[in-house]
This record gives sequence, C-alpha cells and structure tokens, in this order.
Amino acid sequence: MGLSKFEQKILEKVKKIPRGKVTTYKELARAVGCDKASRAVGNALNKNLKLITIPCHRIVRSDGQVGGYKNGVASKKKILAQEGVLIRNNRVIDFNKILWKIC
DNA sequence: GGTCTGACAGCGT
DNA sequence: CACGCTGCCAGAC
Repeated sequence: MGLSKFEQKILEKVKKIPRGKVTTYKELARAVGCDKASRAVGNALNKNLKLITIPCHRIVRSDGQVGGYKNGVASKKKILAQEGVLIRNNRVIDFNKILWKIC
C-alpha cells in the first residue's frame, strides 16, 4: 500500500478517537511529532478517506470550527450530529468538553 | 531538484 | 466575532 509513514501514523491515531469526541489537526500533528504540520495532516486525511474504517469526520479546527471534509462539510456535520456532537454555525458547541487529547 | 497545493494555525485589523 | 494575511509542512508534480 502506498501510504507514507507520516500518513500511517496519522491514521492510527484517528482510529482511536472515541465516538462522540473530536480532536484537531494540530493535536494530530503534535501526536506524530510535527506540531506545525497541521496542514499536511489535512492533506493526508483528504487523500486516504477510508470513511468506514477511519472516522476522519472527528477532526476539526483548533478554534472549534468544523473545518473541511472530502465528502462535503454538510456530510461531516451530519455524521457528527449523529454521534451527539452539537454544532452551531459551523462551530462545535462545548468544544473543550469533547476534545480528545492524544496521549 | 524546485514549485505548487491545501480538510490548518495564529495574529492583526 | 468575522475576515484577511502570512507562515508552515508533507506530498504531488
């Protein structure tokens, strides 16, 4: 499979995010040792998009905004809502409460 | 190799 | 609180 080490590490972390929680591109970047690579993280998720195995909809911006999604932001918000994550005007409500911090 | 891209972050206005 | 700009980084070309 043609996934870089960087991408593999990202996806590993994403798989561990519990239902009903969210984490950020920045937090993921930090977790894999490149805290300034938040942009590259988004790229990695965009390419791989294994929507079933990898809950990439649980990744949001560090300011609580929903951010992007390959299938469309509307879809992302819908899935999050199904998991109990409340959203208003493209922003996650109680962002700090449901933020998943990666070890 | 150099350059461009984008599901970002931070800061100023 | 909303925009806009600049900086950043791994990948794709």
